Amino acid sequence: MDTNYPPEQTPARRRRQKVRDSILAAAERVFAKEGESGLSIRRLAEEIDYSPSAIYKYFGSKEELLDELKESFFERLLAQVDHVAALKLDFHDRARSCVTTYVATAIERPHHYAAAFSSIPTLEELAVRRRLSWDDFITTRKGQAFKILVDLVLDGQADGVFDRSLDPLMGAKSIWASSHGLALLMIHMPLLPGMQPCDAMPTGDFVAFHADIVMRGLAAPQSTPQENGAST
Amino acid sequence: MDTNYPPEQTPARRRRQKVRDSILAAAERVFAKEGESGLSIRRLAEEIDYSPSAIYKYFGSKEELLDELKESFFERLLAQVDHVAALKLDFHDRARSCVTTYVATAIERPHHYAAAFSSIPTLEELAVRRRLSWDDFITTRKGQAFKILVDLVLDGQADGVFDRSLDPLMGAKSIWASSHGLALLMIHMPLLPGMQPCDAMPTGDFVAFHADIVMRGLAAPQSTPQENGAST
DNA sequence: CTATTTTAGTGAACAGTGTTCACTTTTCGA
DNA sequence: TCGAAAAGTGAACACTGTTCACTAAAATAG
Repeated sequence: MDTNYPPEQTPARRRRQKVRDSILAAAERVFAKEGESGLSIRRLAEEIDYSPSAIYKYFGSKEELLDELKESFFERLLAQVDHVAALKLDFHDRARSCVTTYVATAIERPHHYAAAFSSIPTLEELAVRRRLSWDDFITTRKGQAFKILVDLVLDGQADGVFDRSLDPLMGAKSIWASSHGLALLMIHMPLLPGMQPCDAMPTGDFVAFHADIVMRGLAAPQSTPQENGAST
Repeated sequence: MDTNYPPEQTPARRRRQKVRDSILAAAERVFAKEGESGLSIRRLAEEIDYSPSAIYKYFGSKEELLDELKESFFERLLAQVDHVAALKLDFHDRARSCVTTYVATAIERPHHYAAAFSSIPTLEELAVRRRLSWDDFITTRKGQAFKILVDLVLDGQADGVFDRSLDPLMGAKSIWASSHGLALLMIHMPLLPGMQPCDAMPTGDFVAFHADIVMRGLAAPQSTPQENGAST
């Protein structure tokens, strides 16, 4: 039973698409506010004034519906980071912007971001992924995200800002881990101490602080003449 | 309805404790293998050969039971890190060990670790936490964990290894974010590229690599002491 | 030792969940 | 216009956490 049809524009198709979109919109609305626990098929049906079973004419399962929410969020996250990654900026600013944009977009929709990384793969899923080539991997959303970071590290190494002896893949993984961790820490444990004592610094700037720490961790060993990054 | 009684050792109490422990043991067993989705009250009851409603004589709700699982796991995590943090080692080794131990213990029980950081606080919960003083905070499990990191940063600054101009609270938060992110990345997205090309390095060593990157990010500026922080 | 009260434990039920399926109604294409 | 396909529905199934009246057993008091 396929719920996706070949793209051909007829009135029927448009109507169908409209209903489908309204389901997604309602799901988005509820999920953003209350997360997965508040999102039930029956509630969704009530919101769009259809019967619960109608939803199954548009989505194979609740999981499929949720996957589409997560996917489109992750697409947005990716687009945001991709955008700033392509800006013509001083490398330090560009790298920092990638991290801060990633974290900002993540904590903007906490439930989405947390849900996008919530599934623990089984052994079988791992076996499948293990067979994935690099070329196939970077067609994945998360593969694309990873590639942005790898390219960023390569740029940094080319600029002499990052240590050239580092494996770019590892560097990318380190950056991702650090950003991912900060995003999740701010989502699940906001207001950890860190700015209360010297509270002149609002929350957002801690992200930049953290980003700088991460960058410094990958920096080339001293003594390159053109150091001195930060602006006014 | 209280399920915890004042501590007084009678045969009845011991029997009761035994049943309670067997419930927790079964829960632990199931949860470690299949996570929250595999853990139902009815299944638990079946495993220990009691009726489902019997469990409610020992735990107020499923959430209470799960909280106890998470709590005891986090206690173990804390103990492990606390142990290596107290070792008399070269500071670099000690700091690295804290991170690697943290991550290793986390990914040892993926479901536990992920679940321990899975709840997104509501606005009311945030209001409550905001009223928490530092002294009260460090009586919390997570507060204790945070304190270990703060002390670690302070030690590093005293040793001259870490930048003295850094706010220790922020440094601690950075370390936690980086470690937390790595642990979760390895749990939810293991076998990200990063060691396949140069696969001489097994998984565990990437953790050490990452830990070193993090430490270097906090390092004191070396030969050229001219460096501006985030705070101008 | 008996009588009473407290506790352990149970089965049936309730409200909620995701999902299916036979069924009717509407719509579309030939 | 007629038949096929799709849209939409209500009732049901199997599951979930949880409650509650109830029995049986143990602890406690007189």
